[in-house]
Amino acid sequence: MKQNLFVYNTLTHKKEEFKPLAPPHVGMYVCGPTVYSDVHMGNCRTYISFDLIFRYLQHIGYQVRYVRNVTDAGHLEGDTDEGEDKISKKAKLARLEPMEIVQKYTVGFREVMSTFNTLPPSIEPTATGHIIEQIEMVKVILEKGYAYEVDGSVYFDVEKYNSSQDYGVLSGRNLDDLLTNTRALGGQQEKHGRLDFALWIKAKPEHLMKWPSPWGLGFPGWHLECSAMSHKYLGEQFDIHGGGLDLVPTHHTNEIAQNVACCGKTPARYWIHTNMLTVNGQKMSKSLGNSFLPGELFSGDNAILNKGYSPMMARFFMLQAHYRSTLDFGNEAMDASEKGFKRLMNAFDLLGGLKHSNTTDVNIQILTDKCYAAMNDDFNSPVLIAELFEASRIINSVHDGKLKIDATNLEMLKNLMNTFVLDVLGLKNEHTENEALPKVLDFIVNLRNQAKTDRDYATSDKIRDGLQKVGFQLKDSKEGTTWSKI
RNA sequence: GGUCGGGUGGCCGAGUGGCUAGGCAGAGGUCUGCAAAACCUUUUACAGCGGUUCGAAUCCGCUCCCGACCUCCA
Repeated sequence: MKQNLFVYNTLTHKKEEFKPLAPPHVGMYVCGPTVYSDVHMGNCRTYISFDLIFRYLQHIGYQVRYVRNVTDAGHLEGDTDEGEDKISKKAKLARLEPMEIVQKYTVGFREVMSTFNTLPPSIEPTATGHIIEQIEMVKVILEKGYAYEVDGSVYFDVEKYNSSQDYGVLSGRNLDDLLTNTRALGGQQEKHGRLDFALWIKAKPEHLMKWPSPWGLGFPGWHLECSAMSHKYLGEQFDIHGGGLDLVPTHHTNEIAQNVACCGKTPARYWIHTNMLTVNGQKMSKSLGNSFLPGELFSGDNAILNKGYSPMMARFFMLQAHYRSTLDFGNEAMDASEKGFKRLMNAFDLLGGLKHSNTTDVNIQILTDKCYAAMNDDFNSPVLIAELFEASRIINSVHDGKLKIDATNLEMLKNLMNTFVLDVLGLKNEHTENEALPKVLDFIVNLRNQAKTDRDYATSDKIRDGLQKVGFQLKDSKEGTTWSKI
C-alpha cells in the first residue's frame, strides 16, 4: 500500500514528502533511555510517539529497521573533567554493581513499554556492548583531524569542524551566537574551544565503568554511542533519526558533527523530534519535581493525580495531541479523554454484532481516505482520532437502527477500525482478562431480561445495580442489553 | 541576556487565507418501566493593537504573557 506521507523535518524546518533511500526498507534510529533510573511519563510520551510512527510506516508497507539504543554506560553529569559517571555514582552509593542497576532499569523500561503496548524495536543496542565501535570512530575522527587528545581524553574540535561544515544546522543557531552565549564552565582547561565536547574521557581511578583504549583507561563521551551504533546498524546514511525535542541543540547537533567528521555524510535525512509532556505548562522533569512514573499514573499514587488511569487510556490521551505539540497533563483533561476513549472502544466492541442492510446511508471509503490523509500529514493522530469518532457515531447509529449500512461498507468499516484503532494507534481493549467472564455476564443479563419480561423490576434493577457496583454497566436498547466495563 | 516555539470557546486539543475539527463539560430533545448508554439539535473561540486582502485564528508589524534550549534531560 503506497501513501504519500509527509513528515516534518527538523533539519529543513518544513514538512517534506517522505522518500526512503532504499524502499521498501526504512532505517530509523531513536535515542533511547539512560537506564540509571525509572522512566517517567514524559519519557514514555516520546517512545509512544515513535511507536505510532513505527506502526504507521509498517502499515503502509515499509520494512522498518527500528533501532533504539539503551544507554547503559552512563553519561557525564557535567561538561567537565570532574564529572562523574551517573551509573557509577549510583552504584557506589547503593553498593551495587553498575550492571545490576542497568539490568534493573532496563527490565523495568521494557515492562513499561510493553504495558503501553509499544512494539519492541528491531534492535536495542547497548552502549557498553559497542565500546570497540566507539573507539574505532574516535580513531577515525582523530585521523580526519577533527579531534585532539589531551592527557588521555579526546575532544571534538567544534570550531575547526564549523570552518567547513555548519555545526548548528539542526538547531538553527550559528556558531558565533553559541560562542557568545555559552557560559564559562569550570574545569575546561583541557579544551581548546569552549564548545568542544568529549569523545573519550579518561577515567579516574575510582571509576567503575572503564575500558582500555589507545588513550588509556576511559569511557566514551556522551554523544558517541548513538553515532557509532546508528552507523553500525543503519549505515553511513539512513532515513529517520528521532528523539525528544530537548536533544536537538546538544546531543543531536554533536551526533551529526561526529558522523559527518567520520564519514562525510549527515547520518539521517529526516530528523523527527517529539515535543514535551508538560505539567501546568512546565516541562515534566525529575529535577523540577513535577514528574510521575507510569506506575504512579496507573495507581493514582502521586500528589499530582486525583485518581489512577489505565495504560491504554494514557496512550490514548497522548495520541489525542500531535507529537510536535506540547501536551499539558491535567486531571480534568485526563478525565475527558478517558470518557472519549471508552466511547471509542465501546463502539469498537459493537462492531462485530452489526447487521448489514441492502442499502447504505454511509460511505466508508470517504472516511477511510480521511484517516489516511490525517496520518499522511505528519502522523496527525488527533485528526485521525476525530475521524474515528465519526466512525463510532456511524457504528452506534447502525446499532440503534438509525442508519443503514450495506455489506461492502460494513466490511470496510470493520477493516477501518481494526486497522487504525488496533494496528496504527496501538490501542486495545483492556477488559476481560478472563475468557469465562463474558459468558457469565451474558448469563446474568439473560436472568435479568427474564425478570424484566415478568415486569419484576425490583429484581432487574437489583441485578443492574449489583453489576454496577462490581464495575459493569448494563445498557438496555431495542436490540437487547449490552454490558461494558466501567 | 541570546536563540527558538507558543498564546484557540468552561477544560484538553486540531486547524496556516474563505468551507462544522474532535473529545469532555453545559443546554434542549428522542428512546426507555426507570436509569444508563446511544442518537439528534445547540450555547461559549481564536492574547491585545495596527496593517495587507474582497475576505485572516491563519500573512506582516508592534505590545503583553508563557514555555523550551543555552547545564544531564525524552
